[in-house]
Amino acid sequence: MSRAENRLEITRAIQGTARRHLADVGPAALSLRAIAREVGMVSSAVYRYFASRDELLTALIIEAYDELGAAVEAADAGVRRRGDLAKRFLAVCHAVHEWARAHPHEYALLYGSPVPGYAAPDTTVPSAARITGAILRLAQESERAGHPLGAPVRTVSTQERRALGGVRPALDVTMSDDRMVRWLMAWQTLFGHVSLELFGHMHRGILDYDAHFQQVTEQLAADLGLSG
Amino acid sequence: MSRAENRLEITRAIQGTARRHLADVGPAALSLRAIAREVGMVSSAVYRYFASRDELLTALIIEAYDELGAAVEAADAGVRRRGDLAKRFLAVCHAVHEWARAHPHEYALLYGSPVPGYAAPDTTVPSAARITGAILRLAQESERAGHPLGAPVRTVSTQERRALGGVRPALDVTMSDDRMVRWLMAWQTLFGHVSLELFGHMHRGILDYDAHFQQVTEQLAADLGLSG
DNA sequence: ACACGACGAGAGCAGTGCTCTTGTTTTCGC
DNA sequence: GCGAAAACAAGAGCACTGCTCTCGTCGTGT
Repeated sequence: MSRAENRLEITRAIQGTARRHLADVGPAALSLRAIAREVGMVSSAVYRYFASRDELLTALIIEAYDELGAAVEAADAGVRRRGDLAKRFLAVCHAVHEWARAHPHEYALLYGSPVPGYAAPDTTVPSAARITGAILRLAQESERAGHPLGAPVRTVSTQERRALGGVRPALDVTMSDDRMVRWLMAWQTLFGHVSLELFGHMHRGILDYDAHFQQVTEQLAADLGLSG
Repeated sequence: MSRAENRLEITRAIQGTARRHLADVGPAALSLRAIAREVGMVSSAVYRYFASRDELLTALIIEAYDELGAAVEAADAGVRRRGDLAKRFLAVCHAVHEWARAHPHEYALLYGSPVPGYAAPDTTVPSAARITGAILRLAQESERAGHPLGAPVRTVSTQERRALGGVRPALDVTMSDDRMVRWLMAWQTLFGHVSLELFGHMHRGILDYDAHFQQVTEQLAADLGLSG
Protein backbone atom coordinates (compact mmCIF):
# COMPACT_ATOMS: atom_id res chain seq x y z
CA MET A 1 0.00 0.00 0.00
CA SER A 2 1.44 3.31 -1.07
CA ARG A 3 1.88 6.16 1.31
CA ALA A 4 -0.84 8.25 -0.32
CA GLU A 5 -3.32 5.38 -0.16
CA ASN A 6 -2.45 4.77 3.43
CA ARG A 7 -2.95 8.39 4.29
CA LEU A 8 -6.37 8.43 2.69
CA GLU A 9 -7.41 5.28 4.47
CA ILE A 10 -6.29 6.51 7.88
CA THR A 11 -7.94 9.88 7.29
CA ARG A 12 -11.15 8.06 6.51
CA ALA A 13 -10.78 5.84 9.55
CA ILE A 14 -10.36 8.85 11.81
CA GLN A 15 -13.30 10.68 10.29
CA GLY A 16 -15.47 7.58 10.43
CA THR A 17 -14.68 6.95 14.06
CA ALA A 18 -15.25 10.62 14.80
CA ARG A 19 -18.61 10.36 13.07
CA ARG A 20 -19.63 7.44 15.26
CA HIS A 21 -18.48 9.22 18.40
CA LEU A 22 -20.37 12.32 17.30
CA ALA A 23 -23.56 10.30 16.98
CA ASP A 24 -22.95 8.87 20.44
CA VAL A 25 -21.93 11.83 22.54
CA GLY A 26 -22.60 14.97 20.50
CA PRO A 27 -20.23 17.58 19.11
CA ALA A 28 -19.27 19.29 22.37
CA ALA A 29 -18.13 16.04 23.97
CA LEU A 30 -16.12 14.89 20.95
CA SER A 31 -12.75 13.76 22.26
CA LEU A 32 -9.82 13.64 19.89
CA ARG A 33 -7.96 11.36 22.28
CA ALA A 34 -10.82 8.88 22.46
CA ILE A 35 -11.00 8.81 18.67
CA ALA A 36 -7.26 8.22 18.46
CA ARG A 37 -7.50 5.36 20.96
CA GLU A 38 -10.17 3.62 18.93
CA VAL A 39 -8.29 4.04 15.67
CA GLY A 40 -5.23 2.64 17.41
CA MET A 41 -3.04 5.68 17.41
CA VAL A 42 -1.70 8.03 19.97
CA SER A 43 -3.46 11.39 20.11
CA SER A 44 -0.59 13.39 18.70
CA ALA A 45 -0.53 11.23 15.58
CA VAL A 46 -4.01 12.40 14.65
CA TYR A 47 -2.60 15.89 14.13
CA ARG A 48 -0.80 14.60 11.06
CA TYR A 49 -4.23 14.22 9.46
CA PHE A 50 -6.28 17.01 10.97
CA ALA A 51 -4.55 20.19 12.07
CA SER A 52 -6.93 20.66 14.98
CA ARG A 53 -10.15 19.49 16.53
CA ASP A 54 -11.88 22.30 14.65
CA GLU A 55 -10.66 21.04 11.31
CA LEU A 56 -12.00 17.60 12.11
CA LEU A 57 -15.27 19.22 13.11
CA THR A 58 -15.41 21.05 9.80
CA ALA A 59 -14.98 17.77 7.93
CA LEU A 60 -17.83 16.27 9.95
CA ILE A 61 -20.05 19.28 9.31
CA ILE A 62 -19.52 19.07 5.57
CA GLU A 63 -20.12 15.32 5.65
CA ALA A 64 -23.38 15.82 7.56
CA TYR A 65 -24.60 18.64 5.31
CA ASP A 66 -23.90 16.50 2.28
CA GLU A 67 -25.68 13.52 3.77
CA LEU A 68 -28.75 15.57 4.60
CA GLY A 69 -28.55 17.28 1.22
CA ALA A 70 -28.40 13.93 -0.54
CA ALA A 71 -31.36 12.66 1.49
CA VAL A 72 -33.38 15.74 0.56
CA GLU A 73 -32.48 15.54 -3.10
CA ALA A 74 -33.22 11.82 -3.18
CA ALA A 75 -36.61 12.37 -1.58
CA ASP A 76 -37.41 14.99 -4.19
CA ALA A 77 -36.21 12.84 -7.07
CA GLY A 78 -38.14 9.87 -5.73
CA VAL A 79 -41.51 11.49 -6.30
CA ARG A 80 -40.65 13.90 -9.10
CA ARG A 81 -41.96 11.77 -11.95
CA ARG A 82 -45.37 10.92 -10.60
CA GLY A 83 -45.85 13.69 -8.08
CA ASP A 84 -46.95 17.30 -8.17
CA LEU A 85 -45.06 20.04 -6.36
CA ALA A 86 -47.06 19.47 -3.18
CA LYS A 87 -45.91 15.86 -2.98
CA ARG A 88 -42.36 16.89 -3.68
CA PHE A 89 -42.46 19.58 -1.01
CA LEU A 90 -43.86 17.14 1.54
CA ALA A 91 -41.22 14.57 0.58
CA VAL A 92 -38.49 17.15 1.15
CA CYS A 93 -39.93 18.19 4.51
CA HIS A 94 -40.22 14.62 5.68
CA ALA A 95 -36.68 13.89 4.55
CA VAL A 96 -35.39 16.70 6.74
CA HIS A 97 -37.54 15.57 9.66
CA GLU A 98 -36.56 11.93 9.40
CA TRP A 99 -32.88 12.58 8.92
CA ALA A 100 -32.90 14.91 11.92
CA ARG A 101 -34.62 12.33 14.10
CA ALA A 102 -32.28 9.59 12.93
CA HIS A 103 -29.20 11.77 13.50
CA PRO A 104 -30.06 14.16 16.31
CA HIS A 105 -26.46 15.00 17.20
CA GLU A 106 -25.53 15.67 13.62
CA TYR A 107 -28.61 17.86 13.24
CA ALA A 108 -27.59 19.74 16.38
CA LEU A 109 -24.13 20.18 14.93
CA LEU A 110 -25.59 21.74 11.78
CA TYR A 111 -28.57 23.71 13.05
CA GLY A 112 -28.06 23.97 16.80
CA SER A 113 -25.83 26.28 18.79
CA PRO A 114 -22.53 27.03 17.15
CA VAL A 115 -19.63 25.28 18.86
CA PRO A 116 -17.93 27.92 21.02
CA GLY A 117 -14.70 29.25 19.65
CA TYR A 118 -15.41 27.62 16.34
CA ALA A 119 -16.33 29.54 13.22
CA ALA A 120 -17.39 27.43 10.26
CA PRO A 121 -15.14 28.23 7.28
CA ASP A 122 -16.51 29.07 3.85
CA THR A 123 -15.87 25.52 2.69
CA THR A 124 -19.06 24.47 4.44
CA VAL A 125 -21.23 26.94 2.53
CA PRO A 126 -21.81 24.96 -0.70
CA SER A 127 -22.86 21.84 1.21
CA ALA A 128 -25.11 23.88 3.48
CA ALA A 129 -26.72 25.52 0.47
CA ARG A 130 -27.83 22.18 -0.93
CA ILE A 131 -30.69 21.87 1.54
CA THR A 132 -32.08 25.39 1.29
CA GLY A 133 -31.41 25.30 -2.43
CA ALA A 134 -33.48 22.15 -2.89
CA ILE A 135 -36.40 23.82 -1.13
CA LEU A 136 -36.27 27.10 -3.00
CA ARG A 137 -35.89 25.33 -6.30
CA LEU A 138 -39.39 23.99 -5.74
CA ALA A 139 -40.49 27.58 -5.24
CA GLN A 140 -38.95 28.54 -8.54
CA GLU A 141 -40.67 25.69 -10.33
CA SER A 142 -43.95 26.63 -8.75
CA GLU A 143 -43.58 30.16 -10.05
CA ARG A 144 -42.61 29.01 -13.51
CA ALA A 145 -45.68 26.77 -13.59
CA GLY A 146 -47.73 29.86 -12.88
CA HIS A 147 -49.24 28.61 -9.62
CA PRO A 148 -50.47 31.43 -7.38
CA LEU A 149 -49.64 31.40 -3.66
CA GLY A 150 -52.24 29.69 -1.52
CA ALA A 151 -52.17 32.41 1.11
CA PRO A 152 -51.57 35.95 -0.13
CA VAL A 153 -48.63 38.00 1.11
CA ARG A 154 -48.76 41.58 2.30
CA THR A 155 -47.06 44.24 0.26
CA VAL A 156 -43.32 43.64 0.41
CA SER A 157 -41.57 46.71 1.79
CA THR A 158 -38.68 48.26 -0.08
CA GLN A 159 -36.35 47.46 2.81
CA GLU A 160 -37.44 43.83 2.64
CA ARG A 161 -36.97 43.86 -1.11
CA ARG A 162 -33.38 44.93 -0.54
CA ALA A 163 -32.95 42.46 2.31
CA LEU A 164 -33.90 39.57 0.05
CA GLY A 165 -31.26 40.60 -2.46
CA GLY A 166 -28.72 38.06 -1.29
CA VAL A 167 -30.85 34.95 -1.61
CA ARG A 168 -30.98 34.72 -5.40
CA PRO A 169 -27.23 34.85 -6.07
CA ALA A 170 -26.44 32.67 -3.05
CA LEU A 171 -28.78 29.86 -4.07
CA ASP A 172 -29.05 30.54 -7.80
CA VAL A 173 -32.82 30.86 -7.90
CA THR A 174 -35.20 33.49 -9.16
CA MET A 175 -38.76 34.28 -8.15
CA SER A 176 -40.95 37.18 -7.15
CA ASP A 177 -40.45 38.85 -3.79
CA ASP A 178 -43.79 37.84 -2.32
CA ARG A 179 -43.25 34.21 -3.23
CA MET A 180 -39.81 34.30 -1.68
CA VAL A 181 -41.23 35.69 1.56
CA ARG A 182 -43.73 32.83 1.81
CA TRP A 183 -41.12 30.22 1.04
CA LEU A 184 -38.62 31.65 3.49
CA MET A 185 -41.34 31.56 6.11
CA ALA A 186 -41.97 27.91 5.25
CA TRP A 187 -38.24 27.29 5.57
CA GLN A 188 -38.24 28.90 9.00
CA THR A 189 -41.32 26.97 10.09
CA LEU A 190 -39.81 23.68 8.94
CA PHE A 191 -36.54 24.12 10.79
CA GLY A 192 -38.29 25.79 13.70
CA HIS A 193 -40.51 22.76 14.09
CA VAL A 194 -37.65 20.28 13.83
CA SER A 195 -35.42 22.22 16.23
CA LEU A 196 -38.13 22.85 18.81
CA GLU A 197 -39.07 19.18 18.64
CA LEU A 198 -35.56 17.78 18.82
CA PHE A 199 -34.38 20.18 21.49
CA GLY A 200 -37.26 19.26 23.76
CA HIS A 201 -39.52 22.28 23.61
CA MET A 202 -42.60 20.32 22.56
CA HIS A 203 -42.23 17.95 25.48
CA ARG A 204 -45.54 17.24 27.16
CA GLY A 205 -47.23 19.78 24.89
CA ILE A 206 -47.41 18.02 21.56
CA LEU A 207 -48.26 14.38 22.18
CA ASP A 208 -47.66 13.06 18.67
CA TYR A 209 -44.81 14.76 16.85
CA ASP A 210 -45.42 12.99 13.55
CA ALA A 211 -49.10 13.89 13.42
CA HIS A 212 -48.33 17.51 14.16
CA PHE A 213 -45.52 17.64 11.65
CA GLN A 214 -47.84 16.17 9.02
CA GLN A 215 -50.50 18.77 9.75
CA VAL A 216 -48.02 21.66 9.71
CA THR A 217 -46.27 20.66 6.49
CA GLU A 218 -49.56 20.07 4.69
CA GLN A 219 -50.66 23.50 5.83
CA LEU A 220 -47.40 24.97 4.54
CA ALA A 221 -47.99 23.29 1.18
CA ALA A 222 -51.47 24.80 1.07
CA ASP A 223 -50.17 28.28 2.00
CA LEU A 224 -47.60 27.98 -0.77
CA GLY A 225 -50.30 27.13 -3.28
CA LEU A 226 -48.95 23.67 -4.00
CA SER A 227 -52.01 21.54 -3.30
CA GLY A 228 -53.82 20.94 -6.53
CA MET B 1 -23.35 39.19 58.57
CA SER B 2 -25.12 36.01 59.51
CA ARG B 3 -24.21 32.72 57.99
CA ALA B 4 -27.47 32.45 56.04
CA GLU B 5 -27.05 35.94 54.58
CA ASN B 6 -23.49 35.18 53.64
CA ARG B 7 -24.52 31.99 51.91
CA LEU B 8 -27.14 33.79 49.87
CA GLU B 9 -24.72 36.51 48.87
CA ILE B 10 -22.01 34.09 47.80
CA THR B 11 -24.54 32.00 45.91
CA ARG B 12 -25.60 35.11 44.06
CA ALA B 13 -22.00 36.11 43.40
CA ILE B 14 -21.25 32.71 41.89
CA GLN B 15 -24.36 32.74 39.73
CA GLY B 16 -23.73 36.32 38.64
CA THR B 17 -20.16 35.58 37.63
CA ALA B 18 -21.32 32.44 35.88
CA ARG B 19 -23.86 34.50 34.01
CA ARG B 20 -21.20 36.91 32.80
CA HIS B 21 -18.92 34.08 31.76
CA LEU B 22 -21.83 32.46 29.96
CA ALA B 23 -22.40 35.62 27.96
CA ASP B 24 -18.69 35.68 27.09
CA VAL B 25 -17.85 32.13 26.17
CA GLY B 26 -21.11 30.21 25.84
CA PRO B 27 -22.51 27.31 27.81
CA ALA B 28 -20.19 24.58 26.59
CA ALA B 29 -17.08 26.51 27.58
CA LEU B 30 -18.37 27.47 31.02
CA SER B 31 -15.59 26.69 33.48
CA LEU B 32 -16.43 26.20 37.11
CA ARG B 33 -12.81 26.76 38.06
CA ALA B 34 -12.63 30.07 36.21
CA ILE B 35 -15.80 31.21 37.94
CA ALA B 36 -14.35 30.21 41.31
CA ARG B 37 -11.16 32.11 40.58
CA GLU B 38 -13.05 35.28 39.79
CA VAL B 39 -15.23 35.01 42.87
CA GLY B 40 -12.06 34.49 44.92
CA MET B 41 -12.56 30.92 45.97
CA VAL B 42 -10.97 27.63 45.22
CA SER B 43 -12.94 25.42 42.84
CA SER B 44 -13.90 22.85 45.43
CA ALA B 45 -15.54 25.51 47.59
CA VAL B 46 -18.08 26.20 44.86
CA TYR B 47 -19.48 22.73 45.42
CA ARG B 48 -20.77 23.92 48.80
CA TYR B 49 -23.20 26.09 46.83
CA PHE B 50 -23.90 24.12 43.67
CA ALA B 51 -23.71 20.37 43.79
CA SER B 52 -22.40 20.18 40.23
CA ARG B 53 -21.80 22.12 37.07
CA ASP B 54 -25.16 20.90 35.85
CA GLU B 55 -26.96 22.35 38.84
CA LEU B 56 -25.33 25.71 38.19
CA LEU B 57 -26.37 25.41 34.57
CA THR B 58 -29.94 24.73 35.62
CA ALA B 59 -29.95 27.89 37.71
CA LEU B 60 -28.68 29.86 34.72
CA ILE B 61 -31.30 28.34 32.45
CA ILE B 62 -34.11 29.26 34.80
CA GLU B 63 -32.69 32.76 35.21
CA ALA B 64 -32.52 33.21 31.44
CA TYR B 65 -36.02 31.84 30.83
CA ASP B 66 -37.37 34.18 33.46
CA GLU B 67 -35.54 37.15 32.01
CA LEU B 68 -36.84 36.44 28.52
CA GLY B 69 -40.28 35.72 29.94
CA ALA B 70 -40.28 39.02 31.78
CA ALA B 71 -39.16 40.86 28.64
CA VAL B 72 -41.96 39.28 26.64
CA GLU B 73 -44.58 40.00 29.27
CA ALA B 74 -43.36 43.56 29.65
CA ALA B 75 -43.51 44.10 25.89
CA ASP B 76 -47.06 42.83 25.84
CA ALA B 77 -48.10 44.92 28.82
CA GLY B 78 -46.45 47.98 27.30
CA VAL B 79 -48.85 48.15 24.37
CA ARG B 80 -51.87 46.42 25.87
CA ARG B 81 -53.81 49.55 26.73
CA ARG B 82 -53.58 51.37 23.45
CA GLY B 83 -52.85 48.51 21.09
CA ASP B 84 -54.85 45.84 19.32
CA LEU B 85 -53.79 42.20 19.28
CA ALA B 86 -51.67 42.74 16.19
CA LYS B 87 -49.55 45.33 17.97
CA ARG B 88 -49.26 43.12 21.01
CA PHE B 89 -48.21 40.15 18.92
CA LEU B 90 -45.59 42.20 17.11
CA ALA B 91 -44.34 43.57 20.42
CA VAL B 92 -43.95 40.04 21.76
CA CYS B 93 -42.12 38.87 18.63
CA HIS B 94 -39.76 41.81 18.71
CA ALA B 95 -39.09 41.25 22.40
CA VAL B 96 -37.97 37.70 21.66
CA HIS B 97 -35.89 38.84 18.71
CA GLU B 98 -34.20 41.65 20.57
CA TRP B 99 -33.51 39.66 23.72
CA ALA B 100 -32.02 36.88 21.61
CA ARG B 101 -29.76 39.30 19.76
CA ALA B 102 -28.70 40.99 22.97
CA HIS B 103 -28.02 37.66 24.69
CA PRO B 104 -27.01 35.21 21.96
CA HIS B 105 -25.32 32.74 24.27
CA GLU B 106 -28.22 32.69 26.67
CA TYR B 107 -30.57 32.19 23.75
CA ALA B 108 -28.40 29.32 22.56
CA LEU B 109 -28.51 27.84 26.05
CA LEU B 110 -32.31 27.90 26.00
CA TYR B 111 -33.18 27.11 22.39
CA GLY B 112 -29.99 25.70 20.89
CA SER B 113 -28.48 22.26 21.14
CA PRO B 114 -28.92 20.62 24.51
CA VAL B 115 -25.70 20.52 26.52
CA PRO B 116 -24.37 16.94 26.22
CA GLY B 117 -24.91 14.78 29.25
CA TYR B 118 -27.25 17.35 30.71
CA ALA B 119 -30.99 16.85 31.01
CA ALA B 120 -32.95 19.88 32.12
CA PRO B 121 -34.93 19.00 35.25
CA ASP B 122 -38.64 19.73 35.60
CA THR B 123 -37.87 22.84 37.62
CA THR B 124 -37.15 24.66 34.37
CA VAL B 125 -40.57 23.90 32.89
CA PRO B 126 -42.62 26.69 34.52
CA SER B 127 -40.11 29.36 33.49
CA ALA B 128 -39.90 27.96 29.98
CA ALA B 129 -43.69 27.97 29.73
CA ARG B 130 -43.85 31.71 30.35
CA ILE B 131 -42.74 32.55 26.84
CA THR B 132 -44.93 30.13 24.90
CA GLY B 133 -47.74 30.88 27.34
CA ALA B 134 -47.54 34.60 26.65
CA ILE B 135 -47.86 33.93 22.94
CA LEU B 136 -50.75 31.48 23.14
CA ARG B 137 -52.61 33.71 25.55
CA LEU B 138 -52.86 36.20 22.70
CA ALA B 139 -54.37 33.42 20.61
CA GLN B 140 -56.92 32.77 23.31
CA GLU B 141 -57.84 36.44 23.50
CA SER B 142 -58.15 36.59 19.73
CA GLU B 143 -60.56 33.68 19.78
CA ARG B 144 -62.60 35.17 22.61
CA ALA B 145 -62.84 38.41 20.68
CA GLY B 146 -64.32 36.43 17.83
CA HIS B 147 -61.65 37.30 15.28
CA PRO B 148 -61.43 34.79 12.45
CA LEU B 149 -58.05 33.52 11.28
CA GLY B 150 -56.50 35.55 8.48
CA ALA B 151 -55.44 32.48 6.55
CA PRO B 152 -57.72 29.47 6.76
CA VAL B 153 -56.48 26.15 8.07
CA ARG B 154 -57.05 22.77 6.46
CA THR B 155 -59.22 20.25 8.22
CA VAL B 156 -57.46 19.18 11.39
CA SER B 157 -56.97 15.42 11.35
CA THR B 158 -58.10 13.32 14.28
CA GLN B 159 -54.50 12.31 15.00
CA GLU B 160 -53.52 15.96 15.09
CA ARG B 161 -56.48 16.70 17.34
CA ARG B 162 -55.13 14.09 19.76
CA ALA B 163 -51.57 15.36 19.33
CA LEU B 164 -52.58 18.85 20.41
CA GLY B 165 -54.12 17.48 23.59
CA GLY B 166 -51.13 18.33 25.76
CA VAL B 167 -50.88 22.01 24.93
CA ARG B 168 -53.99 23.22 26.76
CA PRO B 169 -53.20 21.72 30.17
CA ALA B 170 -49.49 22.52 29.89
CA LEU B 171 -50.03 26.21 29.18
CA ASP B 172 -53.50 26.68 30.64
CA VAL B 173 -55.10 28.01 27.47
CA THR B 174 -58.15 27.04 25.46
CA MET B 175 -58.94 27.59 21.80
CA SER B 176 -60.15 25.73 18.74
CA ASP B 177 -57.86 23.21 17.07
CA ASP B 178 -57.47 25.12 13.84
CA ARG B 179 -56.52 28.29 15.65
CA MET B 180 -53.99 26.38 17.71
CA VAL B 181 -52.42 24.93 14.57
CA ARG B 182 -51.92 28.41 13.10
CA TRP B 183 -50.49 29.79 16.31
CA LEU B 184 -48.14 26.86 16.81
CA MET B 185 -46.94 27.41 13.26
CA ALA B 186 -46.35 31.07 14.09
CA TRP B 187 -44.45 29.97 17.20
CA GLN B 188 -42.28 27.69 15.06
CA THR B 189 -41.71 30.39 12.47
CA LEU B 190 -40.72 32.90 15.13
CA PHE B 191 -38.16 30.68 16.81
CA GLY B 192 -37.11 29.22 13.49
CA HIS B 193 -36.31 32.69 12.23
CA VAL B 194 -34.43 33.71 15.35
CA SER B 195 -32.45 30.48 15.51
CA LEU B 196 -31.57 30.42 11.83
CA GLU B 197 -30.52 34.06 12.05
CA LEU B 198 -28.48 33.74 15.24
CA PHE B 199 -26.85 30.48 14.27
CA GLY B 200 -25.64 31.91 10.99
CA HIS B 201 -27.87 30.27 8.42
CA MET B 202 -29.05 33.53 6.88
CA HIS B 203 -25.50 34.70 6.34
CA ARG B 204 -25.04 36.29 2.92
CA GLY B 205 -28.61 35.37 2.02
CA ILE B 206 -30.69 37.84 3.97
CA LEU B 207 -28.96 41.20 3.89
CA ASP B 208 -31.08 42.98 6.48
CA TYR B 209 -32.26 40.78 9.30
CA ASP B 210 -34.48 43.42 10.90
CA ALA B 211 -36.33 44.20 7.69
CA HIS B 212 -36.94 40.54 7.03
CA PHE B 213 -38.05 39.89 10.59
CA GLN B 214 -40.46 42.80 10.33
CA GLN B 215 -41.93 41.47 7.11
CA VAL B 216 -42.26 37.94 8.46
CA THR B 217 -43.86 38.88 11.77
CA GLU B 218 -46.31 41.23 10.08
CA GLN B 219 -47.22 38.42 7.73
CA LEU B 220 -47.72 36.10 10.68
CA ALA B 221 -50.01 38.68 12.29
CA ALA B 222 -52.01 38.83 9.09
CA ASP B 223 -52.24 35.03 8.82
CA LEU B 224 -53.45 34.90 12.41
CA GLY B 225 -56.16 37.42 11.63
CA LEU B 226 -54.81 40.07 13.97
CA SER B 227 -54.45 42.99 11.61
CA GLY B 228 -57.54 45.14 11.79
C1' DA C 1 -19.09 25.55 77.00
C1' DC C 2 -19.16 22.34 73.78
C1' DA C 3 -20.21 19.48 70.04
C1' DC C 4 -21.67 19.64 65.46
C1' DG C 5 -22.07 21.30 61.07
C1' DA C 6 -20.82 24.54 57.59
C1' DC C 7 -16.99 26.19 55.28
C1' DG C 8 -12.49 27.16 52.53
C1' DA C 9 -8.24 25.33 51.05
C1' DG C 10 -5.43 21.97 49.02
C1' DA C 11 -4.05 17.67 47.01
C1' DG C 12 -5.24 14.37 43.85
C1' DC C 13 -7.66 11.62 39.94
C1' DA C 14 -8.85 11.00 35.34
C1' DG C 15 -9.61 13.30 31.56
C1' DT C 16 -9.03 17.15 27.69
C1' DG C 17 -6.53 19.83 23.32
C1' DC C 18 -2.30 20.71 21.75
C1' DT C 19 3.06 21.11 21.24
C1' DC C 20 7.67 19.50 21.05
C1' DT C 21 11.15 16.07 20.72
C1' DT C 22 12.80 11.61 19.35
C1' DG C 23 13.38 7.75 16.56
C1' DT C 24 11.79 5.31 12.45
C1' DT C 25 10.18 4.59 7.72
C1' DT C 26 9.02 5.88 3.15
C1' DT C 27 9.84 8.69 -0.88
C1' DC C 28 12.43 11.26 -4.18
C1' DG C 29 16.47 13.44 -6.64
C1' DC C 30 20.90 12.56 -8.20
C1' DG D 1 21.66 2.58 -5.46
C1' DC D 2 22.34 5.79 -2.12
C1' DG D 3 21.78 9.74 0.68
C1' DA D 4 18.95 13.67 1.86
C1' DA D 5 14.39 15.08 2.86
C1' DA D 6 9.95 14.55 4.10
C1' DA D 7 6.30 11.97 6.48
C1' DC D 8 5.10 9.53 10.29
C1' DA D 9 4.09 7.38 15.11
C1' DA D 10 5.05 7.63 19.83
C1' DG D 11 5.75 9.68 24.16
C1' DA D 12 6.46 13.28 27.44
C1' DG D 13 4.78 17.46 28.93
C1' DC D 14 1.85 21.88 29.61
C1' DA D 15 -2.14 24.06 31.07
C1' DC D 16 -6.49 23.15 31.52
C1' DT D 17 -11.23 20.77 33.00
C1' DG D 18 -15.06 18.55 36.60
C1' DC D 19 -15.14 16.41 40.67
C1' DT D 20 -13.81 13.91 45.30
C1' DC D 21 -11.64 13.55 49.63
C1' DT D 22 -9.27 15.14 53.54
C1' DC D 23 -7.96 18.46 56.81
C1' DG D 24 -7.97 22.36 59.64
C1' DT D 25 -11.01 26.44 61.12
C1' DC D 26 -14.78 28.99 62.53
C1' DG D 27 -19.76 30.12 63.43
C1' DT D 28 -24.03 28.44 65.69
C1' DG D 29 -27.73 26.01 68.33
C1' DT D 30 -28.28 23.52 72.52
